[in-house]
Order: sequence, then C-alpha cells, then structure tokens
Amino acid sequence: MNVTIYDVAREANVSMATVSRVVNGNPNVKPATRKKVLNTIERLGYRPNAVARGLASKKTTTVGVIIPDISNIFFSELARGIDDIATMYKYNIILSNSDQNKEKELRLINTMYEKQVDGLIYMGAEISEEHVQQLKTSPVPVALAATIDSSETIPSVNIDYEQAAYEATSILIENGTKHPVFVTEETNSAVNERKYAGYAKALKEANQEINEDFVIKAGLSYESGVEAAKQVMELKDFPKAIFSASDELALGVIHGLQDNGLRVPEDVEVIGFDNTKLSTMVRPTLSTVVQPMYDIGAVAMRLLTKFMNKETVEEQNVILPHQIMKRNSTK
Amino acid sequence: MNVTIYDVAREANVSMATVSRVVNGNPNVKPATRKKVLNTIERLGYRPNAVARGLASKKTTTVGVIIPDISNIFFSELARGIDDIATMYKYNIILSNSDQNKEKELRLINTMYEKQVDGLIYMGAEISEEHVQQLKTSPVPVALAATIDSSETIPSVNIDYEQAAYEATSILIENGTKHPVFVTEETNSAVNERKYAGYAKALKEANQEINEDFVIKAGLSYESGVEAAKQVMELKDFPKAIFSASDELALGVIHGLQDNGLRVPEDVEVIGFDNTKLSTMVRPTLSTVVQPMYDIGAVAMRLLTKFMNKETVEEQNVILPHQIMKRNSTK
DNA sequence: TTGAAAGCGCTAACAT
DNA sequence: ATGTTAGCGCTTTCAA
Repeated sequence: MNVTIYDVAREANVSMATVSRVVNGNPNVKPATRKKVLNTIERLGYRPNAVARGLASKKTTTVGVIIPDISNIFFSELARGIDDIATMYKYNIILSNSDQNKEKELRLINTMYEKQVDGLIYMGAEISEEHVQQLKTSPVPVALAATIDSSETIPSVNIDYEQAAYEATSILIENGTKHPVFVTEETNSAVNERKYAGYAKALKEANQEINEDFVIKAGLSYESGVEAAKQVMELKDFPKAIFSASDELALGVIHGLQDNGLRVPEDVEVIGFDNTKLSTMVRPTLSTVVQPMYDIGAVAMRLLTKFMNKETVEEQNVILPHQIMKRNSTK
Repeated sequence: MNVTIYDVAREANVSMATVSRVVNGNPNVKPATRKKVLNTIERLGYRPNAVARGLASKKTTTVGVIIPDISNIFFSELARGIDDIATMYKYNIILSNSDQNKEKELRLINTMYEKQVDGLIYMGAEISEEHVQQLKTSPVPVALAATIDSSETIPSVNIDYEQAAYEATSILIENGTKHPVFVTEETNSAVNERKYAGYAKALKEANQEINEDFVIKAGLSYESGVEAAKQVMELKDFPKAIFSASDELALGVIHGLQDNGLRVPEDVEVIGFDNTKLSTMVRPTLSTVVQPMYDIGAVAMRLLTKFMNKETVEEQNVILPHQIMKRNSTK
C-alpha cells in the first residue's frame, strides 16, 4: 500500500484538507503547520497521486498530441516545440502516432478524450468532415499545428503556404526558368493544395500556361524524391529548376539528379520547403522555404494554454511568418 | 455534466456493475443484456472515464517515456518503436524531453510516478547513483532503451557498443590506416566509454599505441562534426580514416573535410555509427554501424509489457545484434 | 448472470 | 487557519 494524503494527515495531526493545501501551495496555512506537514511528507515519502487528483479536480495537467509520425524530422521538431511550452506551463504530453490513417486518427482522438486530457493538439493531412465533427464537439480545447482545416472553424497555427510557394517558385522563374517543375507529395491535404496554388499563381504571373506534366506527385520520403528526379529527367525539354514541397523530397531530387550526372545548381536549380535540419546537412546546402516548425508547435501549445485557462484569444487562426533561405542549391 | 456509467445503468435498467462488465468485455453477461447496455451506451454517447478507471483499478494503461530530445533523429526513431509496441498492447505514452539534464531527469521520473504510469522507459546518457536509486525503488517496472547502467541492475535493451566500435575501427585499419581518428561525443556516458573501449581494442590488436591526440571530443551536432574535421586536419601527419561515434557527427566531419578540398573516401575514409536515415541521404552515402533504433525501442517496450504482466523474463539485459553497413564513405 | 456497496486518493465547498 | 464531508466515476469483492 502506498502512502496517501490520509496517512500524512494522521501522522502530522492535521486534516487531509490541510495536507492538500500544503501540497498545492495554498497560502492559507500557518507556516508552522506547513513545516510540520512538509516534514512528515518527507519522512513518509509521500508522493501525490495525480490520478486521484485528476478525478477530484477534473484536471489532468495532460494534453494529447496526435502526430502523423514522430520519426519524421519535420514532426519531431514540432513535437519538441509543443513539449517545451507544455513543460513551461506544467503540462505533460500524451503522444500518439497516427500515420495519417483516418480510422486511427479518429480512434486516437477518442482515446485522448477518454484519458481526460485538458486539451488536444492535432496534426494531420486531411481534415475530413468527420474530423471536424469530432474535433468541434470536443469536451476540451483543440488546436491544430501545421495543419489546415478548410472550414477554418478550429483554432490553428500555420504559415501562409500559398504565399510561400509563390515566392519560392517566383525565385526560380526570376532565375531564368520559365516553367519550373513542382514535385509535390501526393497526399490530398489542404496544405498541399495551397502550395500548388502558390506555384500556379507564380506561373500565371509569368504568363505561363500551366503544364500538368510538370507537376510530379511523389511520396513523402527521400526515396520518392530520387524517383521523382528520374521522372523529371524523362520530361522532354525538361526545365532547369525544381520546386519541391518538402526538404526531404528535395534532397532525393538533388541526389537523383546528381547520380545521373547533373550538377546542382549549375544544371538544375532546386528549392525545398520546411528548412529542416537536413537542409544544411547536405552539399550543396539546400535553398528552401523556412517554415518555423518548432515555433508552430510552441505557439499552438501556447494557444491551447490560453483556451484551457479560458483567456480570451484575439485570433484563432495564427499565421506565422515564413521566409526564403537561399543557400547553394539555387543560383 | 458528462454521461457516466451510472447514467447508463439507470437508463438501461441494470446495475453499474453490469455496465462495467459490458464495457470491459467481461463474458459473464447475458447477450441480451449486453445488447441492451450497448444500445444505451450508444444512445447516450457514453465514453468511459479513464482517470476514474485508473483510480479504481490502479492501472492507467499509460507508460512514461523519458527521452533526451525527441527532435533528434536517433531518439525519434527509438520513440517510434516504443509507441508502436505500446499501441499494440493498448498502452499510451507520456513523452518528456530531458535534455540529458540530471535535475530534469530526476524530476521527470518522479512526475511519471505521480501520474501513476504502469511502467517507464528511460533513455539518457549518464546514469548516476541517484538515477539508479530512483529507478530501482520504482513502484512500477522500468526498462532502459539504448542506455547503459553500469550496475547492470536495471533491465535494458542495447547493442554491444564495444564490439561494434571494434569492428568499425578494424575495417579502417584493414583498409590501410594504422591509427584512425576517433571523433566522439564529449558526453560522459557508459555507451561512449564502450565505444572508446572498442576503438582502443582494435588499435591494440593492430599493435598501435593509442595516441590521445587522435581522440577528438565533439558535441552531439552536425556542426560540431564540421568543427571536428578542422581539428583533424590540423593534426600533424593526420590519418586517412575517421571513426565517428554518430552519423550526424560523421556527416559534419565529411562536409568539413569536403569544404576544405578533401575527398571522401579517396583522401579520407569515414565511418559512422547508428545508421540513421541520414546515412543514405547524403553523398557519398555513409558507411556506418547499424544500430537498430526502432527495434531497441520496440523490444524495450515489449520487455516492459512482460514485466507489467508479471511474466517471467529470462534475460533482463537484452543485447540486439548490430552490423556494419559499408557504403561509399569507405573504400 | 446480476446487483449492492465499499472503496481508490484526492479536491472543494462549507463550517468553524 | 483548519477541519468535515461529500463527491469525482469507476472497479471489485461479495452475495444472491
């Protein structure tokens, strides 16, 4: 049997309430009593039971985090931002991988509710009607991180993907390629749509009619980037510039190109998206769109704390600034 | 107010005990009753409260995971293995970053106990006496993943670091470098000691007296690898082969070398450690020691489930096989 | 097969 | 400043 608050109360000759007050830092305790209680807590090795506290107080100081894949460098960076701010506000995180599998996502959300998390941070590609439904009827606050719900009805933190993609594509065009290739993830997400929209916008502005052959759907991984490079090379009259929807894909593209004797950026320019650690860990270093993953996670968590504290929030859909980082994969 | 088991019982005209039985899949319920209960659960939208269940049953189906840094590609891979097996056994994970900060680690362990986790997976570099003490007096089972406690008193999952380092170094020696350089992380961990021991063993076997100038202490990051490369180049009469204690460091070393006009592996051979995703995402691809991070996490979690189920475990300190993957950074 | 009832360890009024 | 007490929502004997 473990030491309970009741044991401490008995040993210290006070009531449970007083022990509770001491443990929770309630100022309404005479210093002498506090000391006495603290001593017997120490002596008995008492450790508060957070589960019992959670049941009684209806607060678990725990937030759920649903993430596509923690082993993905993009998401793990987000997770770090989330956990750091959570820690700062005395919350712990229950982390679960969804693999962007709809059933699993829905199940996970429900599990989080069962576990009585005080709030939920959700990351995922496709936000279906069912997702929105389950998230909107949540018993606790929810915030989306680096994921867009087109209904704009759930609080979220993102960057302006369209504008970012537009800028990245424009740079390529300014550098002399009329119609760059766009290598994108095949996932059917709102984020991807916006990146595409930005790409298309840049082309339109340059009076280029969009050629869908130049839009290459790839997987999420480095390997699919390598594959994509091959496809690009088979394009007749293929362009000398490629905009990739992620850094990992961009690296695959670059290496696929290099492995076939092409030089980057001399023969082909490549620009990525995200600015993961990877982008400086390769040669040539990768020019890319800076998406502040850590900050997105941190801000999403901060936003969530505001909701959990019932503070008023001015803007539910936060857009963080992005920028373009020119390194050596572009001229 | 939320729907409770009591509400369901009342609406279904059964006792709470029966509802509980249905929810928990207890077979001692007449099919008709079960159906009736299931219907009203559906109708009322009842969702079991895991916190109340945890208090009553003394099981939370949650395990704590203390990890140095989830944004590190090595640890995030471990975490993925942990979560996958946890999910398989119906556990959730409370994940916390320790930054290998001793105070934080100790505090985190305590927090996990307070949260009444059913078990704990711990990762960290230095396992001090205090760590061992706190972990050994744990109210729940503990397993170490990719971390060594020299007292060998806590269950753990690792590879044979010494043997692995020995093999890696030997390859370099066989390739013609009498006394390779060892670039290691300065962290004072048992794992590092064993890598060093393996390196030293290989040298000794080649009748090389160890030259401590050739053992370079670096940080954990890619950047410190780049720095290390500079130091290596300043070594008079510097060797043509480098064994690096991690892949990330190895990449830094390679690029540091390349940025100074040296070719890998023609001028200098480099072998890494871990076989993170990074190792195939660079050119030249990295030769390295394969450490099965995902499996270490998965096996550690599996081991933990055995302890949590009070199954007997034959071997508490699991050593997983490693291998050497020769790619293009060595000859 | 089902129900009654006693906790699990704590918080939060409410009293004093 | 401190104590009393009624829950929080569920599981788990023990009986029937």
